[in-house]
Amino acid sequence: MIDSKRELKDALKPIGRRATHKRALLLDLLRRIPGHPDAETLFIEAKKLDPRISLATVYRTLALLKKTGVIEEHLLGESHAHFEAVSPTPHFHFTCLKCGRVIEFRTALLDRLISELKQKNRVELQEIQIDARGLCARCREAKD
Amino acid sequence: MIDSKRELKDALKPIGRRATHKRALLLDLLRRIPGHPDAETLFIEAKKLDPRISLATVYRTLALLKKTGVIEEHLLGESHAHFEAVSPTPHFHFTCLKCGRVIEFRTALLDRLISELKQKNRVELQEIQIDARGLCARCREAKD
DNA sequence: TTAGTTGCAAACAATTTGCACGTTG
DNA sequence: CAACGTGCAAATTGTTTGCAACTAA
Repeated sequence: MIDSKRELKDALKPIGRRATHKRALLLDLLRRIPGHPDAETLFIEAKKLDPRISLATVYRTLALLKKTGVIEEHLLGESHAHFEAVSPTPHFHFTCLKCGRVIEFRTALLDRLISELKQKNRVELQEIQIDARGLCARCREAKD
Repeated sequence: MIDSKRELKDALKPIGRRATHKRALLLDLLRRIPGHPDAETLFIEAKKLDPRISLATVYRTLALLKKTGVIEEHLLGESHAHFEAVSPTPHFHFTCLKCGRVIEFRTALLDRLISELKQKNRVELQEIQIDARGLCARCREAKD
């Protein structure tokens, strides 16, 4: 959390935003909570550490962290968003529509696809969202 | 539209749903409207052809068409969904956050990525969403 | 004829916002 | 101390739903 604060300060200062206690707390949670929590889950967890935090702050912080690029937003087949601290190895998610399990899929093709996009269209990529849905191997076999 | 109706009939009959006038009209619009209309846009266009259609029907129809696989849903960086008739050549979208332009990006890597996902994890893929955002070449140069 | 479909308006869920007060640099 | 951050509750947005009337097969 100390680390998160220092790091946040460096990331937020240039854009005139502050590294507050609550922001560091949320970034920390995002890095410690396994999986891909949604805003509500983060809110509940954050309240355990700081009971005075509000859901509005969670949303505002998520938007800010996303803008600075330290977290990503994912749509895992539900009507609300999920979040994840960016990982050093790029990957995407496959969500089983039956059991809800999320598989993280890593492949070199992803980097190649991204660099091809950048190169061919000369775009500045700020965000790419890849989310797949279907049936996992287990649920697929368990015919019902 | 006659064609859409025949085609719809074949697609919907097996699941006990009907090929109605309004459904054919909406599918037709999705195939004729350039770009990636959202529900509201489709509603406005549909009303020109059938003033008695409701927004609820648009949403219900979009969900149904998506389920049968004839259309796709995309998240282009706005808070609402956009739709598109499935195209024979798979592609994904890059939306410029400044001018709003949408670039369709086709690459063989996409098919390879999908088949690798299926093969390695033995999943049944029902839906994959790839949406990228950033600055297009033009807006990138036009520094402001 | 009978199940599926639609319009309408109300309900909903997720997220955003205005404002007065608190906090950071 | 000036600018930014926060809690609270209300507002907004996009989408879904219950129900009575309608229509396709």
